[in-house]
Amino acid sequence: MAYVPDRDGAMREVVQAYELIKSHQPHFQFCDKEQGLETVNLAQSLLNEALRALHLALSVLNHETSTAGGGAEGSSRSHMLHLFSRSDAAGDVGAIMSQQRRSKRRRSNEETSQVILTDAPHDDGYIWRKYGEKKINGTHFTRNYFRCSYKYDRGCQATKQIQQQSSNDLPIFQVTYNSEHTCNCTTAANKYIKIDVPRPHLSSCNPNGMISPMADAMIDQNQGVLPPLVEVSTVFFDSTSCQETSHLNYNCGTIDAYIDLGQMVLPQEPLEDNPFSDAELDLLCNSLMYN
DNA sequence: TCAATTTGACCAGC
DNA sequence: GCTGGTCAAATTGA
Repeated sequence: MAYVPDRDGAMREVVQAYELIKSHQPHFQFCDKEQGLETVNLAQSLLNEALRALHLALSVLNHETSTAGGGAEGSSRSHMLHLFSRSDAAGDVGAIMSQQRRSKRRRSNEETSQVILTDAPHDDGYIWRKYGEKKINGTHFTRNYFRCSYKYDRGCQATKQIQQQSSNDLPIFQVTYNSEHTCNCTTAANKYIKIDVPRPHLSSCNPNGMISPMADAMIDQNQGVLPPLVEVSTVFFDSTSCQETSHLNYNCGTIDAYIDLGQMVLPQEPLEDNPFSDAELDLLCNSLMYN
């Protein structure tokens, strides 16, 4: 598991970026006729997106510092839109999981459950029906229980639990998925097309070479969406694992990431040629996830 | 009227 | 006995 070698340094970087963007934001409040309204709107939307991502990153970093004391066991990325399996328990993750291991019923799906932290717990491309709500000991927020809407129609056993983790301006939710969907009812692709502001071009192709509406995510740093020197090339859809694979091309290397249920997952092992800090990778994740 | 949500009760594991 | 997960009747809203 990779860690942030200097957590304070990562936080300083995020804070600096946040302040820098914020200080430049007023310049885009006024429309320059030469630039055109569309360009200004694009710049404004990108700035807002970057601010949102940085705000989320700061919230998570602050949360980690206050709860884990910046301990070495803390997973640097696990609190940022990070998907991991139950068996990946360690550090903070293990503490979260320990609550969920008490009953055999709860453990019955241990091997197939996944936990993510996100600011958009309901936007995962599936249709859910709420079937319960509980006040969990030691938490400020209730836990909500959802099952797949097609449980009876198609026998889909997928369930998920949503628990709010923080009450910041941009609250973070822990979402636990149990059992896999067997209903084939995903509408995940739609979330990438649900765009109401100017967005980088999105299209894609599947392993059969078919062009689909969301492939070829050509997002480059010139548009200000990503940290410098990062470019996202083709997004592939793996029909067997129902995952999209996105190849992130750095100027000095390439890494693979997976987009599942709308969440981007970066490799958990450190990359030898990774030119970015974990904070920058977190920013990258958020920049790519349009919720 | 029907589907979705709410909420108290029940069940099973610890 | 406590706690978390699920059920199902009651309630709500379109």
